[in-house]
Amino acid sequence: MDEGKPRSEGGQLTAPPWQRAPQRAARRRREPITSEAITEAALRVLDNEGLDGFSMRRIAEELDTGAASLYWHVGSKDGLLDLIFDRVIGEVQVPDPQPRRWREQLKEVARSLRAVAKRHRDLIRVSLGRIPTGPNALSCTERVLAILRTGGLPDDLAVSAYLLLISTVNGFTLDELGNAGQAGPLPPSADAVGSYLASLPADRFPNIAATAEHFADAGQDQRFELLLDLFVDGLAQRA
Amino acid sequence: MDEGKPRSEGGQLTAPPWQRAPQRAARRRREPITSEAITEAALRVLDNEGLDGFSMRRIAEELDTGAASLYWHVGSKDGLLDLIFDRVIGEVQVPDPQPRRWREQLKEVARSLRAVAKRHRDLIRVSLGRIPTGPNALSCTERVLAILRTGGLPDDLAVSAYLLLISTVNGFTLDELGNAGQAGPLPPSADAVGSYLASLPADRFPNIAATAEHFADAGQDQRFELLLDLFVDGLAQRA
DNA sequence: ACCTGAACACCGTTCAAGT
DNA sequence: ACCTGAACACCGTTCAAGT
Repeated sequence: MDEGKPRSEGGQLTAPPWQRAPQRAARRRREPITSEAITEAALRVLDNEGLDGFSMRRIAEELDTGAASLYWHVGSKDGLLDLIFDRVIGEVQVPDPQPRRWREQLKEVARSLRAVAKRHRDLIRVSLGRIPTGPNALSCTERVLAILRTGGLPDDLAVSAYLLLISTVNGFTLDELGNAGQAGPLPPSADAVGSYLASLPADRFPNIAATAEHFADAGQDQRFELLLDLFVDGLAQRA
Repeated sequence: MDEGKPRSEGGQLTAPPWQRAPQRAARRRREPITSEAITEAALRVLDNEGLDGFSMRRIAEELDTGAASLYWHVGSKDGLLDLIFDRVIGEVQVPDPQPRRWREQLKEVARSLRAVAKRHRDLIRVSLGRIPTGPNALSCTERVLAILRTGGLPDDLAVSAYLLLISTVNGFTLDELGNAGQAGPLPPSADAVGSYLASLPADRFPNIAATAEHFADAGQDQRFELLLDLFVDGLAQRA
């Protein structure tokens, strides 16, 4: 919660060619809405109301306007989600590289990624289709690559390691968060699932019956560390 | 494409307590709609039109009715997605356990999982919130656990391995499929991203600039195998 | 340059009414 | 038992019109 605001790395970057919002410049009269203000309001709505409650009308309400007014600044709902996404990636902490500690540093990044995802429960679903090319995303990529390359990984392995780290952590967290912001029926906890599994006929599902107790939610942190160990140890072996 | 229809393991299972659709029984007059027919039609719409085009009205049209008619059979759009989800899990192939080959067999399951996900490009997003408790999902869990346990993994590690396998493969595939069914601006290919990365100022992003070529899409299969190797080797070491 | 209200073409779901 | 049409309360986005 106190872990900070997005960092930013200096000047302007040209946006990738396929996404350039109808972003006009400057403002003039009295306190006009900025796209930053919209982004913050939208993130607030996303965190509080979930993805289901996330509508342009709802965000506009937060800013005391109508939905139509937002379109002058952000182009589309999807473009707004891009902005939020990069804003939040800025919260991921990537340490400066210490070559002898690259394994531990990679794990730190992974833990930070998971923590940020849990802090903004619904954003991870938003991140799915998006190829991260915002300024904060680029800076994150750059800095993780720095850790891996100064750690001694060859370039192709460093890139694979980075991409796999992201997708792996995302997969884990997605699974962990379950149907967070979803409406649906009351979200069954992992423990409820555990006892449902335990209730199945043991003759037809002997292996499930024998292991049902281990499906409980308790082991999540441990499971995450196991995943990181598998990943990083294997990487080190191949470096 | 010819890899088969859902399997099913014998009799009826009571659904988990939190999801029981207002499913009534039997039919009588002339060719009434069944929930199976709705499921198939819905899967067809999902595969052809994507998640964006997936609306109750569109599915009803496929069956020459109005949207309201579907509600007698499936309860809600979300319940329908549950049905589709389990229907497709049935396509995942899990071999009978051969204790000496458990490592290779686990990889086979992972590859099948990825293949199925790619065959139904948008279903993976559907799977996210869902805790898989349908008959096909249970059978899949049971059979993978069988492989792991006869392979010699202790129960807690077997469960962790299973859960991590699923979330890891899902994470990878999610990343790989990108914003498949999304509307959005023209989906930038991984190669387009590669050349965008290559165009960045090398003084500010030296590590990205040095490795941009490796971000290309080409290495996906190889990257997937690397992931499986890391995962399975590490598991074997801990067994 | 910035904002607005009203409208367009959609949604999921409910419900009274039909057969 | 099964199906229907019409309605309710929403969407994202556009656009002419205002300041």
